[in-house]
Amino acid sequence: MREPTFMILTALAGEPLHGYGLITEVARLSDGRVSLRPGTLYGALDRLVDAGLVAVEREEVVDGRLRRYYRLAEGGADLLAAETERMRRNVAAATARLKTRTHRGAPRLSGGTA
Amino acid sequence: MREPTFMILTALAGEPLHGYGLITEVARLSDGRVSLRPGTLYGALDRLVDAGLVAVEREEVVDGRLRRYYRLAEGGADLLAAETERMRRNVAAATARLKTRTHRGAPRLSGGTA
DNA sequence: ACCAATATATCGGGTGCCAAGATATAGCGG
DNA sequence: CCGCTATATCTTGGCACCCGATATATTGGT
Repeated sequence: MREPTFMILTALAGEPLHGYGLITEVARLSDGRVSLRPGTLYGALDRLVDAGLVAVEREEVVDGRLRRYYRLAEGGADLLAAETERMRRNVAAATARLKTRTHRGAPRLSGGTA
Repeated sequence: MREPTFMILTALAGEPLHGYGLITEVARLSDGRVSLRPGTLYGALDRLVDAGLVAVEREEVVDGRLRRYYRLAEGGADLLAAETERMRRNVAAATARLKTRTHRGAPRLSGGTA
């Protein structure tokens, strides 16, 4: 799973949101790192609804503007949890490898200077 | 960055490896979660070398078979560290949101039980 | 003789993301 | 009144990246 999709599921794990609300919420919870574009968002939502990972909660009309609220389905929460755990392990592996590197010059291998 | 590329950089953060060695090392350090395919691997390596993130360390011929060793360039290590930190934050955000969810039924919103 | 493992390379196809722009309403400043 | 910004959704075209499959070549086991 790619980052935009991951952040959409994460945002919906908190509460149901409509598309535009997702754009602002994802920007907020990522401290501005992830800026969702319309083409990405609505494409992803269609895909996620199609896969049964996200469902349309309800639709509202406010000031003549449609708001379509999406909620995380059970399968979506399970997938997000699995994906989070997978990433956690990858992060742990990368962190461990990066720590073994000397911070100046090449990494010391088993032989050392012997 | 996608998972195969992330794991390639992670594997190379430990020590220089040749292509086939990367396939086995990535499988090992991911406990079998990531199975690198040739098409993915060599395409990614070409791309990473082209971007200056990975460099060809040396070439050996063992038993008539070529081994081309790749090492992580400075830019690659920096990128891997940045990407790891980014993922760590995403994982933290997702973990926090998932924790707020009641494990049966709908999530409790701001009101709580008050 | 055949198959598995080692080792690299290439091609076709698909997924998912992005840039860009279209559509529509409402409020604010010039 | 006109343009700009914010709110809100939708569509199209293109690209990056990955995957499956296949090709090539050597060594060793059965």
